[in-house]
Amino acid sequence: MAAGRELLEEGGPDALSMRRLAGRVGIRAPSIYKHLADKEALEVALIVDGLREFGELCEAAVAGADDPLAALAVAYRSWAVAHPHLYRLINDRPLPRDRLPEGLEARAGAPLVAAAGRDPDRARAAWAFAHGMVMLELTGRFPPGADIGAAWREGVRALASPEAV
Amino acid sequence: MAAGRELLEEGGPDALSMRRLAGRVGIRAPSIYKHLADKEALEVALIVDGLREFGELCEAAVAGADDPLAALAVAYRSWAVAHPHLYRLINDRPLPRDRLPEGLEARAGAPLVAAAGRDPDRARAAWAFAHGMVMLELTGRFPPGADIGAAWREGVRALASPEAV
DNA sequence: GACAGAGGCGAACAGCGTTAGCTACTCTGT
DNA sequence: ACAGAGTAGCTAACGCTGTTCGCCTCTGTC
Repeated sequence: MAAGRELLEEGGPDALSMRRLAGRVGIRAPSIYKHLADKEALEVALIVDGLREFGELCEAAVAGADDPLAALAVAYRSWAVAHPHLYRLINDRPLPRDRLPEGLEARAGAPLVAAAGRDPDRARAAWAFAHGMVMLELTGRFPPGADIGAAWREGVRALASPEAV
Repeated sequence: MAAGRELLEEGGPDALSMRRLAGRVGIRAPSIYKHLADKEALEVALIVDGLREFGELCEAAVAGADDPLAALAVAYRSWAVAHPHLYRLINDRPLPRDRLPEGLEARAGAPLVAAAGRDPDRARAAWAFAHGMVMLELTGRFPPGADIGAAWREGVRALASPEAV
């Protein structure tokens, strides 16, 4: 639902209300329920859309990169800071896995596993680092003078697969 | 406010409502505003309380540890998984810094800087890793078979300060 | 005894997700 | 061509949320 994504990206999670969505598409609130089961269904639709887009960008970044992990890190952060509200919607709650298409999450994570040298623990550590960096940046944790790029380079270098060093 | 913390820790963020808090302390909702300016003031009080407690535990963990970074990692995760809703309340939004006591955040971060060998970029990378690991765990991102401890060890080892290796 | 302040109260407002029940249009089957 | 089904809109309403208003009552002070 393009209108829902607009609401979310323009006004944050508080702006993503069923009534606002209805108003945006020119109908009244209850009529929304003829198209969407409930608000969770709206969020799932946005999550699916965002996760697919995000996964494709990560795949493209890793494919044919000299340093896959560094390229993935840049792509990861770029998308997250460009779509902060959607990134947080995707990551805020435990995913309603039964309402999510099978394999979507695995596909979004595949580039990371590939870039991390196929060690799942290392891949999870790298994912946690990237997610943490993004969340700390999005929630304004880094002080004004902090060199966010340097912290990224530090983490990517430390977590690079041994055979890449 | 102990009652507020109980509400949050027992029932999550949805349970933390002004009306519920009022009911918990035996008064009606509007009377709450004779004691609290608004809901943000309640959240700030919980954040301050939680951040102080969290900071003290981290300080204690680092003090006199053989491997400060590893000890800090254990203490960090332990507190977060023991108080998931409070941890998320502290970290979810940009902090209303003007409503927070001066220096509280800096004090909570001091153990990390100490453990990370005084390199601020490395400290931020380590913080991001720890925060990311906790958030991924709390939001159920790791599949059932994942070895969370191994991922922690991987990250802590990779991000340990060079002089500690 | 008058007065101020603190701390309770009910009523109310706007906004939220959601449901029930009604209506109107459009498509399909005979 | 007409009946029936399904689609998609509507209003009204419920219970919940944070919050404000005005009122009342108690308590301490001069």
